[in-house]
Amino acid sequence: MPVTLKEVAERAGVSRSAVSRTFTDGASVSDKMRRKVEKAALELGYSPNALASSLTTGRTKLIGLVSNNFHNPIFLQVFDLFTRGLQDKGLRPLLVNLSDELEPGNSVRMLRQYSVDGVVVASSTLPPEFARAFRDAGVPVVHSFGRYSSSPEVHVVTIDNREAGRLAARTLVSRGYTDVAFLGGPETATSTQDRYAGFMSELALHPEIRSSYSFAEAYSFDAGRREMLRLLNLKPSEAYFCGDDVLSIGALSAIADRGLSCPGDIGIIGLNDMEMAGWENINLTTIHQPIEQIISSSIELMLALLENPDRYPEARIYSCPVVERGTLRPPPTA
Amino acid sequence: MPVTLKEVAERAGVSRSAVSRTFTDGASVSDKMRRKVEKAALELGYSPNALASSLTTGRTKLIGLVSNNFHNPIFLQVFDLFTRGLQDKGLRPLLVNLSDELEPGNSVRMLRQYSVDGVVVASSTLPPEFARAFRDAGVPVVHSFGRYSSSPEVHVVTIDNREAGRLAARTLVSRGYTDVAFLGGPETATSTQDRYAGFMSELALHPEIRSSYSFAEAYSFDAGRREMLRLLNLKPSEAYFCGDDVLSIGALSAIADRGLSCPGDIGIIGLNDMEMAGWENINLTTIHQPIEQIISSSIELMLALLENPDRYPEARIYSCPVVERGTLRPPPTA
DNA sequence: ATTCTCATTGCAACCGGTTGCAAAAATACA
DNA sequence: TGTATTTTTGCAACCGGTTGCAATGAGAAT
Repeated sequence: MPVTLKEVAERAGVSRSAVSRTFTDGASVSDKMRRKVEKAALELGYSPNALASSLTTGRTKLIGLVSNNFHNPIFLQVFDLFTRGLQDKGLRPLLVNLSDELEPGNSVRMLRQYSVDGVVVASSTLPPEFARAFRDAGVPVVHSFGRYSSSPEVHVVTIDNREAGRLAARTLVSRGYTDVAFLGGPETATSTQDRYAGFMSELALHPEIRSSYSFAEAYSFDAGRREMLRLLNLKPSEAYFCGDDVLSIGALSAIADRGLSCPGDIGIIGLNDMEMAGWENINLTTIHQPIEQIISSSIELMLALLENPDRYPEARIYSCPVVERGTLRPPPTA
Repeated sequence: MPVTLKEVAERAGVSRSAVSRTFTDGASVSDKMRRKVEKAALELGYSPNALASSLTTGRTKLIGLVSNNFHNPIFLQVFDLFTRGLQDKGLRPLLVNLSDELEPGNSVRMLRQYSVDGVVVASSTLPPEFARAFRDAGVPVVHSFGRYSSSPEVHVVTIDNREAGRLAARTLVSRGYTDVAFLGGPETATSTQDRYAGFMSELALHPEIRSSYSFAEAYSFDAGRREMLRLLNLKPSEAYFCGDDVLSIGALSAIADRGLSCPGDIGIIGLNDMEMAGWENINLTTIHQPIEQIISSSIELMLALLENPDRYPEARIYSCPVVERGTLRPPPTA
């Protein structure tokens, strides 16, 4: 049904190569030829078949975008930025929804069948081994929001989650809280593990401060809400570092339900600085994760990787400032 | 770099056709042959190139998923359900982020270049002409969440937005509100237009009721919040039908900020019944949009369409019940 | 054992393009 | 104007598979 190169060639009375070349930039075609071909192509409504050409060129311009977080609204923004960013560079995102799957095998196989030029793993929960499976299969890969490592095996663009955890702890300590807790996302998520580890390592420097921790089932509003409701039924801490803004906002909702106030009764610090965190009636103090930068850097890195697949693996770490709003009490006046 | 059919054939000492046939189901291969080939394939780590085969078979199993709403969290669920549903059927979603683009030309061209087998337009804002452009280009298309028409030109799976508007109006009237308003999404969105039209047409039956309307800039929390803040500075109505839950929740946040109560001072009814609407501290009365059903039906329809592209266009309409929660005052007791 | 079927296999052409190479055409240089 | 050089063009092979067709082989029927 669609028009092929051959038909255009026949109509223009030229060889197939000539047609191919007018649609390949950098190829040698005279102006006269180009005009003839373009005329015929226009009349026929021809546009080249990207997949057929990929057979010989070895490039599909397809990029696998694999993710497993379809509950955290932050990821809507992530998809928005990734799809737009890739499109702007002439690349096409082939979306893979991992959901509960943990083994990379299927995704690797599938994405190789479709000859993707590269893969972006956009997930803060998957371990580095996941992305490595793509590299091992010879597919250029960037892991965005992944676990930081000082000797990365695959390219990773992310924040230092341990440092974020330490920062949260330091912030709570500086406010004079003496009984604090970590309310994390799923325990299997690398980001949860790292934020937890950082948080606790900083608190270890302050033995006078009591600490505890627990984990929500997912990075979602509901999970945060449920977990905080559970904690409120026990003996809640003075302040919580929630592993993510959605957890924080869920927790705030639980606190409000119980008729408690924040920061009056309980302090909360989140992580991400999602749009909602800035709403006046939420006004969440949180640690900002520079999502735009991480994504644009990931795309840039992917482009470089497509140029040179053997590029030495690098970790790009972005820093995370605290955004002061209204869910922590002010520092004690000296 | 990846292993090809030819290499497998050589290793197994058979013809290329034989290898192809063992990987094509329905083809005629003896058990002995199959075993030989599978052994060789396994040893070499072969998996067939889906794009190469698409050249001859004419099917890529690629489905274009085009959307333009990357701000409404409901769409995260939409993407989740679509990608999972398509994957389960062996199809691969090629995501297209329309953003501000209104013309279908580019998307059509791009998706045809990638020889997608079909296209799902997932958008409540794009006009039917958008989807029609795909049909006109010979690409099977399903418009999910699109505008309902009694003589559809393309397949559409959706709700009757006009009826939803009428239902909202009837509900407000039944609660005894006498000064009501429509707070819609962007005025250019078909869903906004239809909900508005339905709302007003029902109110026309009650000339004693005062009505007004206005539009938020987008289907997003922030836009709803901003618009409600603006309205509160003027003379607000008794109750609002917000064109969407995110607008409602934004509006609720504005109302709370002003120290007003809902439903005490102002009533709100939303549309969608997103997860957050059920939170205790939001507890939004809203009109339920059956997203799961719409999406699974869309996928099912797409599969049928791939079987028979000339299937007669149909509109599948799902009904929308009111979900009673706590943001409207109860009906006046008789 | 012979003939007839029918399943299996390989050959070769094809899907829609790209590209190295050599011939042809255009341009530069003398 | 003739020759050297460069650009443009077409041929044909190739990318990684699929498939119609005819040849082969195995089993069934006689």
